[in-house]
Amino acid sequence: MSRSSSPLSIEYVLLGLLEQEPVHGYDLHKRLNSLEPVGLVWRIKQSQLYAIMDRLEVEDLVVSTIIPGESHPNRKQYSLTKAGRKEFEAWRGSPVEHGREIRMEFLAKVYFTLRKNAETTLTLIDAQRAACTTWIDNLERTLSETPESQLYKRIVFQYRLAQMNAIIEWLDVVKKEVG
Amino acid sequence: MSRSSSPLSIEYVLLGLLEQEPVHGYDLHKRLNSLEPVGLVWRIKQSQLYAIMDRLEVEDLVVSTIIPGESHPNRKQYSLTKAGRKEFEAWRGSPVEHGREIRMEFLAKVYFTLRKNAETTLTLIDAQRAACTTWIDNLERTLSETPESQLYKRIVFQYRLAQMNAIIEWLDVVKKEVG
DNA sequence: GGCCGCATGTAATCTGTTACATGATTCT
DNA sequence: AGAATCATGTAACAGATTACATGCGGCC
Repeated sequence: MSRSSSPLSIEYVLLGLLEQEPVHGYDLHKRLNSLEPVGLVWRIKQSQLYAIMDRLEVEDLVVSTIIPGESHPNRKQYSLTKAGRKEFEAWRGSPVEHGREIRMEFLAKVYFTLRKNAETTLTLIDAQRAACTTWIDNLERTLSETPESQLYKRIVFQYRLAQMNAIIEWLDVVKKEVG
Repeated sequence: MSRSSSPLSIEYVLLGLLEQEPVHGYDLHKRLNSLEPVGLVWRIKQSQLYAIMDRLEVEDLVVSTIIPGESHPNRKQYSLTKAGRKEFEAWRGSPVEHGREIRMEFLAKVYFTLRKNAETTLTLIDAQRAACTTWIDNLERTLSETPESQLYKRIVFQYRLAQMNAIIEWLDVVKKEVG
């Protein structure tokens, strides 16, 4: 499963920042690290950003044009390709597949759906909520099947259950605030 | 800050598996991936394990001796050095410094303190609980200072608060079960 | 005869981190 | 005069992932 066919979430965040208008590399970095609130969740080093943009261009998810500078250095302005937009929108609309991905990846999806409209956000939240309740069911079953003699195992599953239940409650609060 | 002066948690887990008796590489891998319940939390590829053990030996945290095999291939048996044991014990006794480290690193510490005795576990839990309440105070303050107009920021902090509160409750449950 | 388990790794590739390079302009 | 900002990167290293290599013994 080579990376070239499926970008990771930081790549999607960068695609998302190009959704509304073309942006150049330096500016992308500034937005992520201070301007846009999604920077609360994702950060990136400047040098890594340039490397990733190169990759995204090779993968035909973005294209760049050089904007000559008068009072500033030349800029390399990126915009989404058709494929890039499609890939981004598919990512944005789908729930994450593991609990550990909620902390960063799901929060990034929420950021971009919110920026679009409330309806998309609510759809995403509902889908994620459904996935979470399935995980909770499995965790509860596993926990009930683990004898008290296996204290550590029970502690681990109790932890995961506690986290997941808190996520459900949080999703419900967010839903109210958004809807 | 070179890695050579401060191993990451997977390294500590490997040190911990050597705490009670010397173990060879293949066996370490088997324990992590199926036998020991800490494998619920940490996994590692076989090839990476051998690479890490090499590093730990260079750093003088473990030493190896070759055990010739009669009906099996030679084994490279690792045991903790004095420095390795000291480093491991210091790690095991101290709480983690970020909420995101609880999921794996703190759970690993709990595993190894539990294997030692209940007292060490309770001390660790208390220390972690104290750290968590500090984080919660900060999060609550930040949240209250974030105006309702900044919906996304509030959602992020509400998420972190919800997770942290669930962790506190879980720590209290664990405390009861252990003590 | 072929596969699984035992036990060690190496090699290639990818990704991320840290530090450095360049050169213009604007701020203090 | 010196520092910060704008804007691009390169180079070197560290780490993880994937795949492959080797060779023996026991089981079906």
